[in-house]
Amino acid sequence: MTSTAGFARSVYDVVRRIPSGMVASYGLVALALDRPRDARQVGRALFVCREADVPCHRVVNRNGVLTGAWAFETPTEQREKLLSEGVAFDLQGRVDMALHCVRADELTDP
DNA sequence: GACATGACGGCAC
DNA sequence: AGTGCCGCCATGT
Repeated sequence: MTSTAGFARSVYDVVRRIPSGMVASYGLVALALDRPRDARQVGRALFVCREADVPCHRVVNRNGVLTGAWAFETPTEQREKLLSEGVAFDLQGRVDMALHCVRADELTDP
């Protein structure tokens, strides 16, 4: 019970801390939870996420690719939201991680 | 209970 | 810099 459901809750808690205009990789979220090997489970947790207060569109993979765009209502929803928050994309349609990747200590509660 | 899959990541080539 | 392969772990069949 607390294994997966609790994990998912922790994931949502971390994702909620991602500032507008910034993004985080799945691995970074997992790292913030002290589980560097559970990046895939982060994705799965977001897949089952139904809470609107969780900015799951700010979570991308380590390459800045919107691998989970298909999980949104429309394939372009994630990109549109990020664009409206000021996130810049490169010519290959990837997020500029050097500029928009949030730092790990921004996700962990000090 | 074993096998295949996946919103991933790191490392080798 | 891009591509490929393997490792991790929970789920579904």
